[in-house]
Amino acid sequence: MTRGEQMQADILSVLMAQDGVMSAYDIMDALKGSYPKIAPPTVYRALSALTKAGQVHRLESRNGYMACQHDHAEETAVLSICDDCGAVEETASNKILDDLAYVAKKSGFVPSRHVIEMIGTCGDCASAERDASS
Amino acid sequence: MTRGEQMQADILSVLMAQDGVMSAYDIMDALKGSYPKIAPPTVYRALSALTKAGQVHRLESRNGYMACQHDHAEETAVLSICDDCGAVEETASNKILDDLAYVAKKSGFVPSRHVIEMIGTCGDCASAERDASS
DNA sequence: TTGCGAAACGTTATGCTATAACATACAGAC
DNA sequence: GTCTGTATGTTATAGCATAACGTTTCGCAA
Repeated sequence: MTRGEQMQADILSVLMAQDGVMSAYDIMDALKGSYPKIAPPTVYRALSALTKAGQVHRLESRNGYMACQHDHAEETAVLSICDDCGAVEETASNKILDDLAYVAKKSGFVPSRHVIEMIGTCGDCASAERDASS
Repeated sequence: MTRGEQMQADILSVLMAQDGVMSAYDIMDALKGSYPKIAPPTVYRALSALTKAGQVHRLESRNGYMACQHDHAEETAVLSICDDCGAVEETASNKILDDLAYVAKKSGFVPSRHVIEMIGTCGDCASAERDASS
């Protein structure tokens, strides 16, 4: 395992342990134990490789990162982000991808990457709110 | 017209004159003529009101802003962003919204906002590249 | 017309996110 | 061992966004 792969593996395990969204600086802090001298560029370089490989998703609406919950690697994920508890659910939808491909084709657009995020309240928090108000 | 409405109208006209993505600081610079003392919070406050009203879209993957090209106001837009020339095309797709609603419903997620962005190469740039390489 | 109060802007400061540019260290091939 | 490419470390800075509080503006009512 090269140094680069080691760093990426460490970041991935930090993200998987967290089960939620982390900022790049959160990740850096978590790695301070193993890498006392770590600095932002190192984290961003590794995150860039991991997102390109599909092992990590970047949440554009949050400037955050999370481990991929599936093994899809290739497909684009739909990310449902809860404003209340911060939980993120990842869903694969070929249907949406087909729709986007259709939209792109109509105007000759050649997509290289998709961002599909829903911001709102997750099922758990939504039912908790219903209980509280009843 | 209240002060707030005036500021929002001025920002909107700056964005419409630009025909592309602008950062909040780009907008602020453009307003320095009319508002010599303008500072970031003012711009962000107005942008927040405009995005809530659907007159301005925030491009999450770019941390940028653009004037809404349609009159939809309510519907969510699909934004196709060209990496080469920066142009953004806005498309309305109820089909994609239906698909997202279905995804949300399956897990009880209650969405309040959608982010749908395609990053890639626009039709014009794609054909220019083809011409250049032939 | 004067004074009140809400809304919006200004000011200051700061925090978070991200990258540029260059130096250093590591790992594998030879 | 030395060469070479790759990744990390270091330093600095650019870019994005908001907190907290003071000040101005303006409609409205007395």
